[in-house]
Formats: sequence, C-alpha cells, structure tokens
Amino acid sequence: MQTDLLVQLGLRVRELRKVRGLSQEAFAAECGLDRTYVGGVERGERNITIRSLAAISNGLGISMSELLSGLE
Amino acid sequence: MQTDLLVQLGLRVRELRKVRGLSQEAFAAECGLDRTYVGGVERGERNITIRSLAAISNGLGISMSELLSGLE
DNA sequence: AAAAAGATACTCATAGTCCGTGGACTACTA
DNA sequence: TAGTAGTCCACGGACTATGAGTATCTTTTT
Repeated sequence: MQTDLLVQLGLRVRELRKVRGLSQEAFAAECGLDRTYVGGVERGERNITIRSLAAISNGLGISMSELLSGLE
Repeated sequence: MQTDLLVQLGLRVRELRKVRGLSQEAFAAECGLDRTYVGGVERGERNITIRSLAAISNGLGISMSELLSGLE
C-alpha cells in the first residue's frame, strides 16, 4: 500500500523548506499563508487547493509541476 | 496580464478531455465526479483541491505533474 | 428534437486564519 | 548544577471563507 498523497506532499514540502533553512513561520510568511496551516500541510492533514499549492511552490521557488512530480 | 491559473487549468482539462472524445458527463463519470462540477473546473470557476486534481488527472490518464506543467 | 454544456443556487464539510499553550532542544550565565 | 531565555514545532479552540457535491433550469450545439 502506498503512502497517502497528502502525506507525500507534506514530506516533500518540509524537506524543501528545510534545505532552504527556513522555519515554518518564516516560510509561511514567504508564501503568504498562516504558520499553523503550513504545519498542517507538512503533516499531511490538509487537502490543499491549487491556489495555495501555487503559493507554496512559489515560496519554494519551483513550479507546481516540479513540486508534484512523482506524486500520484 | 496573464490568464488566471484556474482558467488555464480549465482550458487544459477541456482540451485533453476533447482529444479523448469524451463528453463532460462521460469524463466526469471516469473521474468519479459530478458533470456540473467538472464543467465548473473547465470554466475556471473552481479552486480545485489536490485530491480532486488527482481524480481528474487520473481520469485523463496522466500525472498531476504533467497536467500542471507550464502552469504558474 | 436530442445531446451537451452553461448558469445558478443550495447544503455541508472543510480550507484557511488567528489566537494561544506546552514540550523538546540549544545556548548562555551564574 | 541549575536556571532562564530563545527557537522551533505540534496541537487546540474558535472563527470565517470557500470548496465539494448535487439539483434544476436554460442555452447552445449538432
């Protein structure tokens, strides 16, 4: 059985954020999102919308397509 | 000014659906979604979540990453 | 005319915000 | 040894905004 889509995405976001040396709070500010919300995304608890996904990939400096590559 | 993300996505979904020779209704059934909901997505009226995006890309037989490539 | 798509409108669940608390950890400073 | 201060994150509660999902009616297309 494969890991849930939301969990996979969350792990990826967390990994990419940490590589950039940002705290959740600083990263959330970059994205224009709430810190508690980003935490929830990283924990795989949020079914994120495409607009928030765009905000996050923008905050990470990559495309949505890149952020989602390999995820089903 | 550039076209809204949701409109871009909708146009792409519509294009890919038509290439496959499916009506909105038949395609929606493939995706496990309602016909009017898919219509709203194609018209760029829905800020779709990642899970619905997964259902649609699955119905199209491509990855989410492919579906979103080139979109900002 | 029939089939396909658009428009509108509704309920209910949840996306997303804002406030706060507490625990784990690090680094001083005594 | 503490003791305290700072950082980071998980988590909760209360709240607002909006997405999911469906029904109905109208318009367009063939």
